[in-house]
Amino acid sequence: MKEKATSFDIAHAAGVSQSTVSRALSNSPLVNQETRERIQRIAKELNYKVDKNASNLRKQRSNTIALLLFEDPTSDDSMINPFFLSMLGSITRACANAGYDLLVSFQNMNDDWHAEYEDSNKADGIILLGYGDYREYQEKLDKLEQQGTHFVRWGALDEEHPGISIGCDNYQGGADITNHLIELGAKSFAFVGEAGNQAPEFQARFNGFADALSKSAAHSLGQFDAISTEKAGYDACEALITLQKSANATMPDAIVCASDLIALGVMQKLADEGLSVPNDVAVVGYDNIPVAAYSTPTLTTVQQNTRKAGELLVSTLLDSISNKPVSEYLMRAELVVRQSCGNESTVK
Amino acid sequence: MKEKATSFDIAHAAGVSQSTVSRALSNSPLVNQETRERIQRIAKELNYKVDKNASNLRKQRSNTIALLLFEDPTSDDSMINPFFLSMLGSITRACANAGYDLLVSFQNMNDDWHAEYEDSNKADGIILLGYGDYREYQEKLDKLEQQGTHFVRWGALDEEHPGISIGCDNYQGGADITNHLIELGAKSFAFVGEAGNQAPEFQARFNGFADALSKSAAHSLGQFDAISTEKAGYDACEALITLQKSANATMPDAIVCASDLIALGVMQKLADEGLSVPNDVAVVGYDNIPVAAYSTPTLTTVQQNTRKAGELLVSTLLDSISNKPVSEYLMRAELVVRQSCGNESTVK
DNA sequence: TGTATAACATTAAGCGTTAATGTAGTGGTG
DNA sequence: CACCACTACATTAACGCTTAATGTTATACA
Repeated sequence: MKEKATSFDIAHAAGVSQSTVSRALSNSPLVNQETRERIQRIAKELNYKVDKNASNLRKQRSNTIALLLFEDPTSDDSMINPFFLSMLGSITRACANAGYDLLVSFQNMNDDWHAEYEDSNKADGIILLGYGDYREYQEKLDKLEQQGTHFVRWGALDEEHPGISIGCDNYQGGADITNHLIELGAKSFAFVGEAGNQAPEFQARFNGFADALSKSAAHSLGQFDAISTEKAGYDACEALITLQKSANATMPDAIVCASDLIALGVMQKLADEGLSVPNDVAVVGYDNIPVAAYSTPTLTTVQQNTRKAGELLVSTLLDSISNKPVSEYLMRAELVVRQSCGNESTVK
Repeated sequence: MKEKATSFDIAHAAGVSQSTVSRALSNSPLVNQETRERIQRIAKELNYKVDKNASNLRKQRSNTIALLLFEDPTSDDSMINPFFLSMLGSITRACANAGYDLLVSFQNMNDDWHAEYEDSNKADGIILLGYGDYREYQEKLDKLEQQGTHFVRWGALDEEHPGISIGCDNYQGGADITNHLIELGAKSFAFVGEAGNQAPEFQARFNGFADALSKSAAHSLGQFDAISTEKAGYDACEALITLQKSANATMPDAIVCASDLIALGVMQKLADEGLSVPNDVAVVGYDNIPVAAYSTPTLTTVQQNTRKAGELLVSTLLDSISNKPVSEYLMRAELVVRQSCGNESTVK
């Protein structure tokens, strides 16, 4: 393995100065077309590549974006929330299309994660992706803002806090799917999923759910906490069943879950109890993870357009980096009707 | 937003030379403990972060690994193969644990992807991840090797070609799952999945399948090409059914699929034909993607330990970067028995 | 012939680090 | 007390690139 070629080497080989090489490789019009091509050819032959560290140092810019993924702290370590993976895919693509490299990193919300990517000039900007309560981390967001770090976050719009966010309308999604169930004739409901400050997304979904009910003749039997895992869904459903039995009451017509994973757990528990979905109880989820199309019954859910989301996150961040005006954006959530809601006409 | 602080600024603030700052921040014993702590405190106050570009330029090392993901060229653009996503997750973690940053990039096999990450000093090494025929790309691998690029690839061990690989024993996995079906009493088989040079993984699985059969009283009705998508599985199953009907022959007892996605497509087609899995035909897949636990029936499959794989890929690459001796590694594949093989005793 | 202009090429000054080398001060030793 | 070793810093030279300022040459025109 020979030494890596530098621009001096190819300057020497081409019989020009090193700065001309730099110009030629960046296609500067200040260098004669022919010379430019000749230099580029030689560079290719010698397998020369511009040293990014030197180049970035000089330019004070890295053409790299950092993606910080915050996980549900309780999620199984070996398995990432499918929704985020899908986002990751679309962000990766969007970055590549924009000519940016992508640095990916998993973080715990508790880490000292205002992370040094931009501070240390490794990245020009940061995308924050994760469920959870950004409010708790306001201090950190403030610090990012203070330092002039460019960042966008996925999640609820939030006027009160620094930073710009791209999100999907969780309230509307929660309302839409609830209304769909109401139209199908459900009268009594339950909601499974945390609805506290820790989970603003879930809370918005819950609010949509609650408001939809209040505008109808239907009613809620209650809300049951669950983080976004199957196990939590299973357990919450158990709690629901126990509660209803102890009150000598019937099961609700429909259970609205704050995520697909929760819904899968709920359906599991219902199956274990010998209850049929959707005949005895309708169940719906949120996220449209790949599994949703394959569960039994297939899961009616709400889809967030991850492709568009990724593109928006990246383009917004890039605008912000180049100091263009940027604005927040709330995407519409889309209903995906399958079997678990009891809408027979659309059974796949 | 004020200017970003440099080491000179904090040198000034601390009343020492700039190089002492550098030393102090890297905890060099060449600087007095007290001075060191004082400097570190000041650096924190001024929110100083070492500029990675400058540091990397100087050190000629980036503490960054690049991950190149090669997709099935035909896969739906918005949906990445779940197996790779799982690997991505585990690689990300392994990198973080090793104190390395991870640059992620999607590539088409046809791109000019010997990619400039290491050439341009953006990364110290490269992980190649993807199904597919590396042999076709031998030229590129050769080039990587020539340039002294450090890289490891996921996939079949391959003595003939440059580079070191970490993989999972596809032959053994194919044999194991086939033997399991044989033990359950299946006599006639079909294999769905490409078994050509383009897909060495699939071919190894097929070889395991074929050898298992040849050592038993069972026999194969044929092998049907399919790339790793549901649609391909569906179509291949259709071809199988058509063939059997035209020959006035019965369906095989079991269909061994080269991937879970294929198996899902196959089961879909069987369901459309009114055939019951596993009663009429047993079906098994490969990969243990999350959906496999939720399909109807749940899918018996072969699991590759992605966690361990990610760790191995990263640690092997790091060893290679620091010029330690490295060796290839073939992990054992693990059978995951669920319903679709007809092993009633393990029905979940 | 002299000069203005175009069309290039070259020089040199950083970018913010790290590491090799240099130096001043202190304490111990023969 | 001269010498040395050692500590605790400071100085300085790269690392490989970009770019503004400067230099060079050829051509055109008066």
